[in-house]
Amino acid sequence: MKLRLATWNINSVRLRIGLVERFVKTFQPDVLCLQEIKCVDELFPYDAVKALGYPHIQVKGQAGYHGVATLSRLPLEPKGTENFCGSGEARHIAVALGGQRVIIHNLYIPAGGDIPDPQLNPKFGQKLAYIRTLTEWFADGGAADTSCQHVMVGDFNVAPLEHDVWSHKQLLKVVSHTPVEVEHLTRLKASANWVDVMRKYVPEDQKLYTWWSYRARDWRASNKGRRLDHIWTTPGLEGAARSVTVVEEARGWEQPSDHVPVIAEFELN
DNA sequence: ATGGTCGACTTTCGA
Repeated sequence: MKLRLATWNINSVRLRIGLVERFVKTFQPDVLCLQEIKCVDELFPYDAVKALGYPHIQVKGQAGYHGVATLSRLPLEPKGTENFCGSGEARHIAVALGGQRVIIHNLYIPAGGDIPDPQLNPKFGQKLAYIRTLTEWFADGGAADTSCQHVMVGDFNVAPLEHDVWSHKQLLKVVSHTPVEVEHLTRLKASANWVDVMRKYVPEDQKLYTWWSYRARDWRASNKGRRLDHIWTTPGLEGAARSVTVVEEARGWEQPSDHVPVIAEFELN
């Protein structure tokens, strides 16, 4: 079966439910992982999402901040939400695809504040600690069940490669592209031999972005983007990947999120 | 020119 899996930091699902509708009607994902829904579970627009053809919904919400939701046309088995680092923040949901030995992790890694120094900025320390905890969790069993393959998608808030940012040199001291964050993400990637599916389809020497700041006067003209959103799989699924699409046009939709959707297609046995 | 713009339990904080 073909699986079209999408991830999108929506930056308020209630404000942008109309953009979710536009996206799913045009791009027809089977599973859509949203981050930064910015509402408690009770305020999630379940009825609107069901009406779009996604009756299987897992939500981990939080008042005002963060929050993730996984929407599906296909039956899902909830696999729980991990409270990595004990912060109590809503940043992770795992689901299993019904009838498939595939687990999908929807993640929103902390942004980390403005100053890239854990001493001066506790949020940066929290970000690094969160990635370390994830790394240990996957290495210790989170993805160790070899009877299942895993997909990890979401807003990782790190642009690891030189061409994941508009200027490697100018962003070396900017949170999201500092060497210490890249080292942390590299160790996370090694925790289950994760495959960076987006970069299977777009060579590492080509620029690739999923986020453009709201602060630019003209995001398209300045094009100072970063690849903060990712789709990773365990090695058993690498051969199942068929395509990756970054829906850059969504950044130009009316009242957009600052992130755009990323879609990966898989052919599952 | 160290700015700029978003969204939320909005006059502040996180991104």
